[in-house]
Amino acid sequence: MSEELSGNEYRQQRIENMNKLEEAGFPAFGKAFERTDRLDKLHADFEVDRVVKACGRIVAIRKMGKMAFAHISDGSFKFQVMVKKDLIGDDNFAAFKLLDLGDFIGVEGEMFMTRTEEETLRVSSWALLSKSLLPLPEKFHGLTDKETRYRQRSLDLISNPEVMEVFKQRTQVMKEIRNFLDGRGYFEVETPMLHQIAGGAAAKPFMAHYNALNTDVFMRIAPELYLKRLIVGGMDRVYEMNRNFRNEGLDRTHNPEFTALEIYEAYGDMRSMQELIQSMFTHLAETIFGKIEFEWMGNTINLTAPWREVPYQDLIREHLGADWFEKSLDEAKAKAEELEVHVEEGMDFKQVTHEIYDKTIEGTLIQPTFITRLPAELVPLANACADDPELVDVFELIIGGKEIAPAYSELNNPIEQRKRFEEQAAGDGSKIDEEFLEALEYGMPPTGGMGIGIDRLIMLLTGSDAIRDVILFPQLKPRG
RNA sequence: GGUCCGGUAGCUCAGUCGGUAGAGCAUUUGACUUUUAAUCAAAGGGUCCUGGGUUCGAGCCCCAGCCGGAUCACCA
Repeated sequence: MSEELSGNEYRQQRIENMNKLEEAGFPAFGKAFERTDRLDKLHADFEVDRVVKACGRIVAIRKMGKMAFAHISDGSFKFQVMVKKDLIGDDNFAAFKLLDLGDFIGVEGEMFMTRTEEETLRVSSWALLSKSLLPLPEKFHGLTDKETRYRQRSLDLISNPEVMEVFKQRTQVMKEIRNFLDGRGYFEVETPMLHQIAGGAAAKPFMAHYNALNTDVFMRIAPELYLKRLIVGGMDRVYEMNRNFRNEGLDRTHNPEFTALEIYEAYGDMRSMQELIQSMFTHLAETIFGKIEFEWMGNTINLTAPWREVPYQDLIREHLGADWFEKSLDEAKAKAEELEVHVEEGMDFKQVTHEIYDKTIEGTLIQPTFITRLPAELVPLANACADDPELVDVFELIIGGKEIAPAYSELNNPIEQRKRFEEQAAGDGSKIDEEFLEALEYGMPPTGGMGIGIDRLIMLLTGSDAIRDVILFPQLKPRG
């Protein structure tokens, strides 16, 4: 890298400029600067003749014979400054003309309005705060190459203000989620990222080695089992919003590390979660974005509550015919073939049905929809519906044709839980989380639980089509 | 993993039939005291993703690979 850089003509020129500036009494690095305020605040409090100190990165500069204009930006706002030779003197003006795009400067001066009615700072003195040695992307088209944008997010943030805006909104949303949940008496906790057993979901984990104990550990795939142990312990409303790690594919809606919000509420069930998520999403939409309709992946999504709720089997009948569940396995397979849905040899009727749902129905549910009363086989960790042991008391929230959040009336029967773990572990006892099961045996109250993919929620709210646009440093292949 | 598209100057892109590598911005030099994609004049700047092959000659055609994007499949 260093050889590559040293051969760069632009860098050489900037180093020469830096040396000239240092000779002129403008050291290139290492000085702090006390500003009156951030640029957005100076703009908000604009007042002609007010004397202020401001600083930022030069993002545009127009040098003329005896004066110069520049725009500086500090991430909050872009403000114009004007330098005149007769105001700051020949030497200071000559030095100013050695500045390059990307340099950080601090200026002092009075505010005024130009002929073209732009708020501007008339500079009486200036200081170099930090030299930029590499050229920034072009000012007009900016940086559009996706690979460079993801690999060099610094440059992306500098040249694409809308990217900065998305990440500011991301942080606002996460703060407001905490605010909302705290206000309802939920307690935020942090549970381990390093797990002895990767439980709480069915996904491939990342592995690491812990030297001191000479044992392998897993990066967590979900915090679920620890959060339930806290419910057992008497924390009756808990949530955790943090990273999960899954050792799987990488695409437009998947990053190997992603942010999940998991919420558990003792004495509640899937109904309390349903109320919670509707209130939370509409609250976020209104307080942060001031709207209830969002454009996402080519659809207009209206978050106005209450959202549609439909039992899984009704939804199937709606799409596949009222007599669907009277059909034979062969008839179901024939229908799958007709719909170009691939089914495996050994699949039973429920699996074929779900395959058809997955491929042809889920994607059509654009407006927020709760799918309830799923077949028990599909959801191993939930309580059965009171009126039908074949179905479980859960919902899947679908928005824009994508799964956004599942919620369960959590299974709290330790004997049943052990049975399901044993089936899942298929004879490998080391995969069973005995500490969790023991906790359950002391008794877990009836509990509602929910998981929300925060990155996908941010995608929806900011109109982003790719998860990489809402994660600052997404995973990419190493540069060959 | 399959298919399709892309990778050319710091950035954004063009490149005809296979025949000396192009533009705008940026950079350098000069002019310029209200500009704002400043303007005007001139100049410099290239591992055409990498490696092979075909050819008198390859940015362009062929083969293999790397990276990215889209899409499908797989996986939850």
